[in-house]
Amino acid sequence: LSEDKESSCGSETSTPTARTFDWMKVKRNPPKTAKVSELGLGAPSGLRTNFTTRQLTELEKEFHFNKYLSRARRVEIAATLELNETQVKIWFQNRRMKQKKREREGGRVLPAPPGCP
Amino acid sequence: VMILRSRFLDARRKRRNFSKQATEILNEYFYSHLSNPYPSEEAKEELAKKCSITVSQVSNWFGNKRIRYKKNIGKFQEEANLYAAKTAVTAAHAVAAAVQNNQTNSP
DNA sequence: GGTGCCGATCAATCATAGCT
DNA sequence: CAGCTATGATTGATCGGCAC
Repeated sequence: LSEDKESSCGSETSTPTARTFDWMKVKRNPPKTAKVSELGLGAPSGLRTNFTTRQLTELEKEFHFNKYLSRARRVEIAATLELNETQVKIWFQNRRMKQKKREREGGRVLPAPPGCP
Repeated sequence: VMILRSRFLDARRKRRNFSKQATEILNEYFYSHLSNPYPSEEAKEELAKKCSITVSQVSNWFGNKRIRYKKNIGKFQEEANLYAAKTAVTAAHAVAAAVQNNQTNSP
């Protein structure tokens, strides 16, 4: 069990504790969500796109059919739902992780849908 | 934007705060590893067991904690000092015990 | 030389709990 | 009770690694 050196502290030491470490400075590049292709539809780059209920429903439906997408299918889905291929790809990746997470720990009693209290 | 989305699909969000003790354990770990508050999978499992919550909940807690801490370090200063002091006391006790142990064994 | 996937994480947001 | 903050969960998208 070694020790942590410091990493960087640009500031003063008015307080003995609570220095500034690198993880506190981590900043992520804003999403480069380009749009489909045509008009400036979709999301003005830099924003987290909000998927519509329709899009989510279709994606979910497709997911139950195939956990993985082929290139062709992805293009199809993306066109139908007016999303990037990347967005569709990412959605499936996240969906798979979510699925795995559920199986891993959620694999427990799923009782009591009916009467609760 | 279809403000009617949840109601049923989001009902799962019946959140319940963690026990005071669980939060205590999580904060202790967080502030005693402030230089790198990224518990390993094993550490998460141990924390989960001690706190009686799931590993995912531990991950969520650390994720939220890290983001919110760096978002406003000043707001957590008091809390940081509190737990720093707590671990310091623990360390002091350990040292004291070690010293005593040494003295009794030396002669 | 890319491309996709995984695992972990981020960052913004949601919806609620709980205090004043 | 309203208004506010604190907090757990969700999720689109990122980062680093690895395989192909």
